[in-house]
This record gives sequence, C-alpha cells and structure tokens, in this order.
Amino acid sequence: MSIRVHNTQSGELETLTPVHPGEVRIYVCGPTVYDELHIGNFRCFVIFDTLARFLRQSGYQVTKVQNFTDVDDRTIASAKAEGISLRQLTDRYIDLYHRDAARLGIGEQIEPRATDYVPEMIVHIEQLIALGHAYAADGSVYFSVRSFAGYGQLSHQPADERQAGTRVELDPGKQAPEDFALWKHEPDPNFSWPSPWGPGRPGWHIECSVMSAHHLGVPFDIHGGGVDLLFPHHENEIAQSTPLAHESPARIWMHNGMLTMSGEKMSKSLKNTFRVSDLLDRYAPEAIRLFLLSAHYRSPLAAELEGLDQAKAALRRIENVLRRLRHVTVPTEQKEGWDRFLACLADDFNTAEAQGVLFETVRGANTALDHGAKAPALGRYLAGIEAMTELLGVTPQNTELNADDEIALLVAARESARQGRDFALADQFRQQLKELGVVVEDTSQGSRWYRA
RNA sequence: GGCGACGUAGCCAAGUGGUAAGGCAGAGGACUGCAAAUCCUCUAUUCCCCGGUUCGAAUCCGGGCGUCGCCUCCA
Repeated sequence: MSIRVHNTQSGELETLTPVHPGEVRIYVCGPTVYDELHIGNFRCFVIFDTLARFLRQSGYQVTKVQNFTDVDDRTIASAKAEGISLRQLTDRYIDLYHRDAARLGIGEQIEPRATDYVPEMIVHIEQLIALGHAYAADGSVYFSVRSFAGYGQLSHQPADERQAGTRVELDPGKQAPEDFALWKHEPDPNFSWPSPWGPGRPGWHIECSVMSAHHLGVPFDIHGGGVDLLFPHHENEIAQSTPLAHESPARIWMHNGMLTMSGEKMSKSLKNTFRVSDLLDRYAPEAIRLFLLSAHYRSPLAAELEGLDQAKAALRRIENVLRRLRHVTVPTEQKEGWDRFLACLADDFNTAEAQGVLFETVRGANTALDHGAKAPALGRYLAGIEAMTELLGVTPQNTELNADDEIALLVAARESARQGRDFALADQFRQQLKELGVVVEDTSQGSRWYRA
C-alpha cells in the first residue's frame, strides 16, 4: 500500500518514496527547554510518534530524531536569572519532558542536544561563508538571504512582499533586514563557545540543519514540526542547508496545526496553556492521546476540557469492549477492520478517520457479542481492536483480568450466592469487592471483574 | 498590508463530484434480581451566505461574511 502525505513545500499530496529503500528517516523539531512544556507542544510529538508507529507497522525501518534546543535567548535568560549554568537549567526541563513523554507513550528516538554540536555548527557556518552565503560582522555571522535564490520556496512568501509590515530586528551588523543570525556574539564566558569570530553561541536555526544532517544524512525523508515553525525556522533551515548539500534537506515537510484555546493558539505568551502534568492528574494518558489524534493533524484542534472529557468517555468504550472480548476469546491472526484502518493512515495520516474505523469495529464487536458469535469470529475483533489501539498508543491499561486469591474467592462466593438466589448475600460480596476496588459485572457467560 | 488555512448536528470531528463516517451529550425502546455493559431507533432533507459550472456539488469556480495561523527565537 502506498503512503501519501501532504508536503507543505509543494502544497500537494505526495507518495512517500524513501531515499533509502525500506527505511524512513524523520526529523522533528523538538522543544526549546527553558520551561515546562504544555499540551500544545505535545500535540506535535504525539502526532509524529504515531506516524513513526504507523511507518514501522507498514514495514519500514524508521530512524527518528527529535532534538532539544538547549541554547537560545530564553534558556540563557532563565539560567542567568536563577544563577545556574545553562546545562543545569536545560537538564531540568529535559527531565520534565522525559517524564511527560514517557507517560504519553512517546517511543524511542534519537534526541540530540544543540549544545553538543557546536563545533559542527561552526564548521557548517564556515562553509557557508566560504560559499558566499554568509558574512561575519561584529563577532556575529549572518546568512545572506539574497544569496539564496530559493528563499521563500517553503512558506511561499514572494520576495518583494516579505518585508511588508514586518518588524525587523534592529541589528546594525546585518547587510539586509531579512538576513538571520547563524552565530551570535556573546561576551559572557558562561554562555558562550569559542569560535573563529570570537566568543558566541549558535543562532536559532542552525542546530536543526546540523543535527539532522549528522544523524540522518541529506536528504532525509520527512521533516516535521508545528506550522508555526514554517516561517522563518524551516525556511531558514532550507536556506542554510541547501548550499552545502546542493539539494533541499528534506523530501517532505509535514506541519501539524495548532492546538487552540478559546479560539486562539495555545502558547505561553498568551498564558492559555495546560501543562501536561496537570492534565495527567485528571486524564489517563491514553485519553489524552485519543484526544490529540481525534482531529486531522493539519487542522487546528480546540483544547477544551469538554473535548478531553469526551475522549475519556470514548476510551471507556474501548476498555469495555476489550474486557468483554478478553473474557471469552483470544486474538486471532486475522484482524477485523485493520486494513481499512491502515488505509486511512496511508491517506495523509488521517487519524480522525482511522478512529472512525476503530469505533465502527468496536460496535461490530459488541453486536457480535450480543448475538452470541463464536470465539474465532470474536477473536478477529479482539485482534483488530488491539492492533488499532496499539498503533495509536491508546490501549487501555486497566482491562487485565489478573488473578488474586482473595478476589477470586469473593467472586466465586458471590456467584454461588447468586446461584442460590440469595441476592442479599450476593450484594454483600459485591460491596466487599467494591471496597477492594473491584467491579463485578454479570454476563451470560458468568461474572467477570476488573479493578476500577 | 502580504502569505496560508479553515467555516459540516447541542459539542468534538471525518468526508474534496454521486446523494452526509465516527465519538460525546440527549430522547425512546430492548436486555437485566440489583448494578454495569451492550444493542436498536431517533436527533444535519443538509454542510457560513449569494451566484455559477454540471445530469448531479458539502465537495469545482467567482464574490461576500466570519474565524485562525505565519510574516516577532511560539510545537
């Protein structure tokens, strides 16, 4: 099955044809670690984590890199304010990222830190200068946008319109207002690295060009990130990477839409954010993933609590059907709904439509259960639903019917009381079980129970 | 001002030429010792508005209205 995704650069759906057959290499712009992240940041990470799961499922070997930007104005400002080193500050927020990412099921990936690649960045910048694409001034180095004819190819900004209405940085060293810094002069020895241009630190965009090339080579297959990074960040990445590699660094550029709050983009500057850690107190991580994947990745998604409540209820529906199925059957090789599910993802990674298939399969399974279908047929449903929830990373955790002597004894005693139609006694056992955090459900195939 | 998205039921959200997926919420019914779960039916004759193309449009074209994003080191 061919996989098609929307490429921002061409504005069209393109068939994924890996640079290296059988292997897909992905670079995702990771967080700047100057503060705790919010759920909007994680929308991007969850989307591309799920994309990687899908590509692996489709038979590709996936190499995925998601960086940490651990040096910029904000990280430096925070570290200075606290009187600690840059490393101490960024270590803290990287740890917090890892805590949240682990709970949200973000899988293994390469996670380079910008400050570990400063020498490589310097080499890259020297090459750009040698090729006439960059110039040094007052201890800083700037990329000359005019020197790169392809500038604007990603954001589709016509060159003569680019400056209209923009507020340009007042920097006397720049030859043209739209030029951007590759290297910034920084006198404080605690926050600078030696370079041919004197002490300084990297500009914003250079780390992604260097680290993606280091780990993935150029060109690689997919470059992902939030649509808010499209310009200038990704445009500048193309500009500073292309002269060295003689081609655009990434074949396909994928941009996810913003998470919004009350109609506006969720962002720290607007103070309309939810911290992931706060949400995890109220919602299972699977419910959060289900929510984040409930809209197409390119659409904006409204992060209202009601939406998360809805996802929580939807997740419960999955829990219930898995519990019903596991009570009476085991998964088979064949997977109900699976092919249709994969087809949705192969069509521009439409997780919203894929969720539709998942829930249609859930209803199909419940109907089959109600109609007394046999184990092999039910096993196909179980296999399908398990595979789909695994891929999306939303498999409920509390459906296991694990044995426990005390509970098993109480369930059996209650069952015996029910057989004798001593319902008062049966309800006493139900109450005891409830106090142990166990819910009992009666079915035509006997009672089943689970931990609430 | 420029560039780019988007506007589908009470809410969230698929569908990009062939007659409106799915989830949540709500109403009614079935099942049921209780409870839970589940199933069935109903809830948009219609997809922001106005024109146009077409046998046929939520889907294509033109115009309007509205919302959002980027043009600020924001995923």
